[in-house]
Amino acid sequence: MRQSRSVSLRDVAERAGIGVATASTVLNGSRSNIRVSDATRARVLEVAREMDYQPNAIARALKGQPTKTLGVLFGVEGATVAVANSYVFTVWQGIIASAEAAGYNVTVFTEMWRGAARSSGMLRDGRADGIIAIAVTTDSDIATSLVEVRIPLVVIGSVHGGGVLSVDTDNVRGTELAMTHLVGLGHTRIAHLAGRPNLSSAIERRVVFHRELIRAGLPDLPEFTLPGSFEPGPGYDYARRLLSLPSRPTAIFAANDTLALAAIEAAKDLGLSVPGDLSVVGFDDRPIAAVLSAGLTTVRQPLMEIGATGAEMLISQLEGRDPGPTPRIFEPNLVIRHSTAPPRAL
Amino acid sequence: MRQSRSVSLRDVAERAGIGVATASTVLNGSRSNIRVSDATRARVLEVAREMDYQPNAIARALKGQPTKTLGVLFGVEGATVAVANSYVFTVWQGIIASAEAAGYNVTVFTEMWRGAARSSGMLRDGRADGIIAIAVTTDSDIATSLVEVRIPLVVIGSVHGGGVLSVDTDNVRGTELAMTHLVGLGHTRIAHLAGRPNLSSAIERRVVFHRELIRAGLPDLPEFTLPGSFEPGPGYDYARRLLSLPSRPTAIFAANDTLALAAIEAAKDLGLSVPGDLSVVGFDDRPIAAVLSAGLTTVRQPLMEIGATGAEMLISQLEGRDPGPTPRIFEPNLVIRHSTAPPRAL
DNA sequence: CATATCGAATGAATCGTTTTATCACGCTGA
DNA sequence: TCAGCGTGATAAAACGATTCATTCGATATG
Repeated sequence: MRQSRSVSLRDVAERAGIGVATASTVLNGSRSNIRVSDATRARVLEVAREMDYQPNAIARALKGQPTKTLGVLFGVEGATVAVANSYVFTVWQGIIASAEAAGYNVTVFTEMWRGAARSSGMLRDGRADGIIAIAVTTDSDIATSLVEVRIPLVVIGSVHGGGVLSVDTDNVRGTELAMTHLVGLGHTRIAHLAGRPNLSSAIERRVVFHRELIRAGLPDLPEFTLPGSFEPGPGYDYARRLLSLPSRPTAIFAANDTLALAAIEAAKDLGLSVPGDLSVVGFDDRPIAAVLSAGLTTVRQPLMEIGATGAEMLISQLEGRDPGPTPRIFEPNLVIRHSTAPPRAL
Repeated sequence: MRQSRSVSLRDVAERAGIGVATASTVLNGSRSNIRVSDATRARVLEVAREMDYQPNAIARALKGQPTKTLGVLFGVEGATVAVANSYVFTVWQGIIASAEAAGYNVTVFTEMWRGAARSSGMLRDGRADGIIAIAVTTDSDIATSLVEVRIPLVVIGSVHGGGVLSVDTDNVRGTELAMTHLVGLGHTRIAHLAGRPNLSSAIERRVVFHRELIRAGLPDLPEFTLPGSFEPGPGYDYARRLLSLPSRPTAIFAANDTLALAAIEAAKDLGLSVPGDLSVVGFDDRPIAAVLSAGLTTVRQPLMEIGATGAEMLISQLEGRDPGPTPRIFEPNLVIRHSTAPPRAL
């Protein structure tokens, strides 16, 4: 049953028989233009330790001191579903790593962004020194509104407004890798399971998919591009529809691994073998892709590194250092496993 | 180039031509014993909206208002490695879910607990209304020290001090399930890959492992119990040593799935087939266990639910409701897949 | 008519720091 | 003796909200 209120700077100062200002000077970085005698300094330090003094971060923050806290915000879903997503999760790991290294804590804003009018408040209330936004939709006003209120921001993914710090994978290159692989294997009937239509990563992959098809002189059938989700449920349904077509594709380029896995599932359920009857390429290289019975061929993006870099850029900005070039684009690479092969008919 | 300082309550009050106290009364829950005329109320509300007023959470917190933030702390590792652990991660998901549902944010303390003397400060500095501690070692002083400074706490896992809220799986029951399964299959030479020796979950599993061996009248060989890690690297080495024994075990009960996977890996590398030459049972049921080529037989614990319950208990306590009984123990269940079979010799 | 009551609104203290501007004091040099 | 100057230390004003205690009229009560 100790004292409930914790010991404050004033308590320390009082006990040390000095003013609170002096105590403050001693206990924080001690501004260089203010002098304190060694005796006083020692005394304050001793009393502080003896009383187990802990500066109140809240009071500090109120005076404008940095909170040493990064905020993480999800663009398309509430935190619950976002965190369950393996893309987000891996990025998240990277963020945590950089934050820990730099001595920052990380707070998750559990509520998803619902437009500046409704949501900007929660970011402006002083909890976090800066924000990392993950999976921002193309129509989101998050970047513009945070820039307007001067909150340091880094976007993971692509972003419209100029001057906003961002980190992303080279989606164009990734898609090229996947398509070149499939085309190289001899596939001519290639379909696409597209991702969320308002996420720029998904858009880029879809656009380049078409471009590559044309460049290879292959038919670009409208019924071979199915939109628009990153989730397994719809993915399965789309894939199933695709594979039930009178003349079905011999290969599928899926906008992420989750969709790829769903496609494999659908193929199995229809009695088609992978890669015998159907080749599948994913995007992301989530951990499960490697351990799958027939490992998934996929475009690997360095998600952890992306997260880590995002956090680093934000921290640099917060601490007045140069955050480096933006957008920062990472190279993907193709990981060839066992879900792709030449088409059987060949 | 808008105003850099955001609009404060005073700005609103000034513009509305009233006192700051009145504005506050209108904008927060409006204490019932204070009245404000409808006209004034309307005016304040309108001005606030018009000026895009956002109450400063920091200032509020300083006055003792709740932060609506849960803190998450890791007991045995820094946040970076903790979060990469699939046990922690699933619990984490549960926490986020409950927090989101209750309108709380969650902050991760990236630095691990390093004893009360060095670490209690960061929890007392007012950032979080309460703390959820994950994977607390038996020798940790976290529970006692937080109770002493009166910070609401929930421990995920088992905890020594009385009266501390906690949530856990019934490790005894889980181990019994695993052992009964192996014994029932006819195994007589059963080994154990033990987990971290200072984590109570690992201790309980090990103790019950021995008890079950004795109860079944089976030999309890000292060289068949290898301590003490939850990590894949050491796990692989231990398993390999186990399987290289002159008379090797026909079954392994691993203290978690990671160790079980490592054991399967080691078996493969030694030319042993699973489950033909070796049966393996894990603990946790992490997602990868299900998709493995030969699915892993394992004791499933409802980690997400555990995390969610922990957060709920904490929130209940914070809001003055009854957090319910403690410790809250969840029932595990055995998921039989394809890593277990009767011993070949039989 | 004096007084109690009530509705509406507010001044000012408070939370725990940081920081600016100021002060007291002893000492040096003129 | 006095101005000037370091040195050490401090009072007090922020920071932005909450809230107790109080005020001020106006109306109701005796």
